[in-house]
Amino acid sequence: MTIFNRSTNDSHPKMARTPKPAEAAAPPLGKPLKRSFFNRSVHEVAPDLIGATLLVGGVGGLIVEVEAYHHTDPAAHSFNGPTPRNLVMFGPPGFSYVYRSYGIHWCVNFVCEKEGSASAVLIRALEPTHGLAAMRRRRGLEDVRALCSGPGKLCEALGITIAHSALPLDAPPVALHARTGKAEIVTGLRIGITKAVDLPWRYGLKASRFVSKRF
DNA sequence: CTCTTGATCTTCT
DNA sequence: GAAGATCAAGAGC
Repeated sequence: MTIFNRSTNDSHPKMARTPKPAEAAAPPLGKPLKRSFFNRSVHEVAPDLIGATLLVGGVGGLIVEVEAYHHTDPAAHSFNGPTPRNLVMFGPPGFSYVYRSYGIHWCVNFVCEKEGSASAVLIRALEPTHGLAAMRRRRGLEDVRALCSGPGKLCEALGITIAHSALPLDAPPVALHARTGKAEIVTGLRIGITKAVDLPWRYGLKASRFVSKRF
């Protein structure tokens, strides 16, 4: 019986070129982001991260949704000063800050601005491109749109835990690659917070189907 | 589609 | 002791 390549997702007649293994080819990566990328305003970094690729142990995808937090912002974990939990936010830029959310999930941030400014970008959603099989196994799901469409979901898919906090973002197991070309950015109100709810500091890739919630 | 609720536990007051 | 940068499932429309 000749039922070839009858995959359930992303089928496209023009893609029937190479006999491919289980996964579609990942798009080409942009140049690696250095730690210094984060040494500027969190509101410049946040939109520039949209379209970049985040990989942890080679697994990840395109960043399609982030939120910006600054120590002058009542919604930020750093607003009331340093504590054992948020200490890494007060350190140098270009490091990860992972915290436990609602006692159940992990969420990952990238620390920005000069040391002591205590600002960070929360990574909220990815379009999965690398290591789909690993992500599906960790999430126990098939639907590619559900793998990384939320801050807790993407940490589970990428295997991110507290062990990944305070890691440099330009060294293994973490890798970041700049986006190739331009991206249309949309903004909106941040999700799930109860303080400073009117600040439009949520950034997304326009028309992406992989965001946690429509803009 | 929207709305509600339970799960679960660390953090800080 | 209460709140919280969430998620998934279920009810209702």
